[in-house]
Amino acid sequence: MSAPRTARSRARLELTLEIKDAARRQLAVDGADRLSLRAVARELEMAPSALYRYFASRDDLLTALIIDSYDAVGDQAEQAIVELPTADILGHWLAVCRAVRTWAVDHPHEFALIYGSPLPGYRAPSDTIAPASRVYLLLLGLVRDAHHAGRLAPAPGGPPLPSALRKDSKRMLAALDLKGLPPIVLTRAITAWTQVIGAISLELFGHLQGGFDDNAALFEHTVRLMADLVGFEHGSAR
Amino acid sequence: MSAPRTARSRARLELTLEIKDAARRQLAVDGADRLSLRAVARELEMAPSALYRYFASRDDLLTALIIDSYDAVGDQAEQAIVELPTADILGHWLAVCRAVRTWAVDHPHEFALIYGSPLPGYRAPSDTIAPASRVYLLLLGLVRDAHHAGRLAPAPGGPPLPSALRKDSKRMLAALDLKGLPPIVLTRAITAWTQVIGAISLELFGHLQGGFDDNAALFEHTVRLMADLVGFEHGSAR
DNA sequence: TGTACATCAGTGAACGCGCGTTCACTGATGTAC
DNA sequence: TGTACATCAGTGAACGCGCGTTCACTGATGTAC
Repeated sequence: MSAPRTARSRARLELTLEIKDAARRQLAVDGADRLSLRAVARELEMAPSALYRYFASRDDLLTALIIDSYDAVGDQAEQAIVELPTADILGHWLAVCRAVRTWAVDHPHEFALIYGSPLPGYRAPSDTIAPASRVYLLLLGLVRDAHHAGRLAPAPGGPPLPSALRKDSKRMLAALDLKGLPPIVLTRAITAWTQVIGAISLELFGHLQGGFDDNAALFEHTVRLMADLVGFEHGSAR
Repeated sequence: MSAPRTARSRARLELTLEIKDAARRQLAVDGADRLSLRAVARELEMAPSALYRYFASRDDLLTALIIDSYDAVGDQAEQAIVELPTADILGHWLAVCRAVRTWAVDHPHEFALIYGSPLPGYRAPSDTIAPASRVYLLLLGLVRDAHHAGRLAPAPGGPPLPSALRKDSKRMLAALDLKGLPPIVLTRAITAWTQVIGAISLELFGHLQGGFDDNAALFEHTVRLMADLVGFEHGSAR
């Protein structure tokens, strides 16, 4: 994506952003399923048909919002660790998890857009796959770093990994260029990631009401428990 | 709810069920947000206005579907353990978790209705609270049983429980009439439940695609890991 | 630098559709005497 | 058991609304010579 040369292409880029911003605002009011091109056009004081110069259809606009959301949470997660001391890998892990929750709490409707119920009739194109896996791959990278630094020791206990899961894990690790990692570490990392998304979902979707006063504290505690399970500096840094 | 006496009230009950069934079928096609009274009426070959004899509004119909869904998964969970040997509490725990996933896989749109993104503009009335907590309370009951039988030993390790969370936990345990349980057991149970809902959400909402061949096996493994964390027959029954 | 043409942004009307809810009504069912 | 009245289920028309998308168009911007 190079810098725009002409006034026209500059205006195009700007208006594309404005359309997405207006659509995001609408998301917060009405939810993704009710996102309406006509309402977006109204907010921008344009004719509804004008939007078709920027997005070929409502679904295309949705796709753009989805990709933006994945990228936003991915950016925030990456930003959260750039200034941390390299050696503190557990700190990185915790910071990424916290960043995801913070982003979700600040943008609940965008979180719902990407991790909530799928939209009926909408099929995500393959462009969404790469941005969708950014945070997840970031976490796996931290696991790899810890392992290579000899500072990963999965918590003892728990059931042994059945051979079918072990086989799948090895296949996935190979595909991710993480062949050196023990299979159990992958399944535990998936469990930890599931916990992050599950905890945020329950919180944002209203299932933790009347529970803990401070959901951030509960999240922090759970994330630490999961980090322990995955094996970050197990038994030392606590 | 006593047995209906007259033909009229029998017909009313039957048609109420038919309306909800038709609405559930529509849910699977169009999602909860697009659930349309007119479409339901069309399927039943009635005038749209006729539905207002049965439900005061679209939201009322949605509420009925939500309560039914919570009750359906609650029933299935309770059914899953009635015939199990009483002594095998870990078995009960696993059976409940499996039952929840099985129900969700069989009724993905009803799962999305209760655990997915909230519906824009819809506010759940307080009638939904009791059915919403059934499975969760069932699991906590199992934890209590195991504790009272002296067979609950939370997995060692993991971060210590911060005092604020400890305080909240004690308050919640008191409210649930579970004062005897250690706070850490409540937070771990919540983590386990979060994992159940998180794992099902990721699976049903399409975030595990291209991963493990057998999602049921992955779920089973994770659930066993969580049961271990909560402390069911830790270190003995494996 | 100036002109001729091509490209593009945006308009406004229209198409065909579906929605939730209300209301006056008809006719069947239930109830009280 | 039979009648008179009240209750209720269901109809059909209407209200007022919003939607995505297409299409022929005007006028501004950009480009090639």
